[in-house]
Amino acid sequence: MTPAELTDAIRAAVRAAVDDGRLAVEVPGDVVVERPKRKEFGDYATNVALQLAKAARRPPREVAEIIAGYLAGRAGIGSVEVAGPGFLNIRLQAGAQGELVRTIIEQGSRYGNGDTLRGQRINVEFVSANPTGPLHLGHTRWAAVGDALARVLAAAGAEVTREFYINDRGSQMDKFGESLAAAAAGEPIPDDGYHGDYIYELAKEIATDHPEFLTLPADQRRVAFREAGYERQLARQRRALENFRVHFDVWFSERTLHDSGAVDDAIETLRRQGHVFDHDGATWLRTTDFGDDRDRVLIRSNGEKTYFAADAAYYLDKRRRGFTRCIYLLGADHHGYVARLRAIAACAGDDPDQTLDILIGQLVKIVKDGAEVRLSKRAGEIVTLEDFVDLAGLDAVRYSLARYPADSPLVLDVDLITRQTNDNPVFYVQYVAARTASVSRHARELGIERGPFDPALLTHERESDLLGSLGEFPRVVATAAELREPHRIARYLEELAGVYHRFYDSCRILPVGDEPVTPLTHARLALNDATRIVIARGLDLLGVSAPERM
RNA sequence: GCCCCCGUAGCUCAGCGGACAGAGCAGCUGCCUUCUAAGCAGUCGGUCGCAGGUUCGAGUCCUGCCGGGGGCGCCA
Repeated sequence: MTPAELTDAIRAAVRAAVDDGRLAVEVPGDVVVERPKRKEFGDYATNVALQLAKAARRPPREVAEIIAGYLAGRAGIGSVEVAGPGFLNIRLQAGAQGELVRTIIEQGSRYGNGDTLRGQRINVEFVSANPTGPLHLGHTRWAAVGDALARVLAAAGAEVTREFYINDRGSQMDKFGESLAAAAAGEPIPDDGYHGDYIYELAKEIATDHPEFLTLPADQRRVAFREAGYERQLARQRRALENFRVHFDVWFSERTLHDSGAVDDAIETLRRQGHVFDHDGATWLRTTDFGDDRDRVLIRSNGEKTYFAADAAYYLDKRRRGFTRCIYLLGADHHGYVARLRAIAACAGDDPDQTLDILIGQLVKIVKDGAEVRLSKRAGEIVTLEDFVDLAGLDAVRYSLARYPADSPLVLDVDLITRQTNDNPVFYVQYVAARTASVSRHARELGIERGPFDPALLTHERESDLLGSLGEFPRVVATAAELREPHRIARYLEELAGVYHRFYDSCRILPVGDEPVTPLTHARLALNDATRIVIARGLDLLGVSAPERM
């Protein structure tokens, strides 16, 4: 019996009580069942009576007694008792819990998937770096978190598009071109230009492939270098992200919004909605109508359309492409954008609570040998995605970044996350994957066939604990998706890993020496297989590998 | 000045209003002739920043204060 099935049973019990006129309440859409911390509180506990007490206008314990009466005796339910202020402590029938192993093995890597987000088309925009340099630590965090979030949303049934917005227009691009042109010509780069080693390398590369660029007049030379640099730098970012196991479905260029007239159309649309006004020669959007602390300029008095105007056009474009929900991952330095992005949605006639999720991520620092790592050989003052992966390894970087909530500031110790001991949660979890695989290999060597098994034999306390943890996985995935918090997957895996290790320690799976293969061997082997499936799937949701050996 | 995030064990941090606040590390004590000891068991460790409020019940929600970080452009 899975927690979801138990939830259904509890709801059915409440419904029966209501039908019999014993309770005057609405049957709740969802019921919280949890694994109590203390053994004597049973396999599962629910606070449903406490929550219904007010509506029923009866004391919680009395409500609990009524529900307990209808719940006891249902299929799979062993015993139900009322405890504390009105909790229902539930014990499952022997064997009912073990059925879960069959479910997991049948469903394989689909186990944990749900349909809570079925029908939603979600656009997840993240990283969105300027194509003027390498990806830095902040981008690396969003790459790990954003991709994990996209995987989790898909597991919850949503149709997900990963999108990268390329800021390929404006003064930063011009400075980039100017810096490259200067570097190629052996001239000093302006102070406010780009200075990392990668600029010189890139400039040299371009000059080698296109020596004719150097003969162009200065302004054309800057444009030529800008365009060639853009193409190459973007390709590098894309390659770095693909190597990081992050694949974007859409690379969206800011320029195309301007070139296609989408920005003008957007301004026109917003004007029709009545939120655009002219003042001091500029064109503004009255975002203060929707909670922004000041109005925002769409077209500057010099005729130039602002970045904000492109943001508005971009949002409208996403909606036109059919996305029901747009998720933005932004760095903390962009938190000022939240109010204005919401205002754009509201000005366009949407309800921002329904169509937008803006996740603000705090900064990341990495520390090695007790000191902050700040310098990169490639990029000067910044540490790049590639530097970090070189330093710590792909799995360690992805896992370490994805295991914290995005909005908590993060200090990662490189020595810690690369250590191959259980100091390091990545290895602690991956070790379970390797251990389960090792047991599986060993079973094959002993010629033990997989086949029917009796789940009722899984009665050891550690087996029961493991079944309980495995059963929680679908709800963890659903919650992580609903709250946009992929780190919950990592925390769950760490918990599951501990429970498995304790099971492994107490419950010998395979025969020792001349011992015979017993029905318990088959049952435990199936439990081991089920654990492998869940650990591997959980790691996959984080973009981390589940090694066969370590 | 206004806005956002954070404040939980010595450290890094979990904790969707529920039962005696959790994990890992660090410290101390044990466990490998058996499926991976990259593991397990035990022990030590807390005014959940402070003060009010809402609630049957608050680390969790609300208000104020204190401390730390970040942000506030006709920049991108």
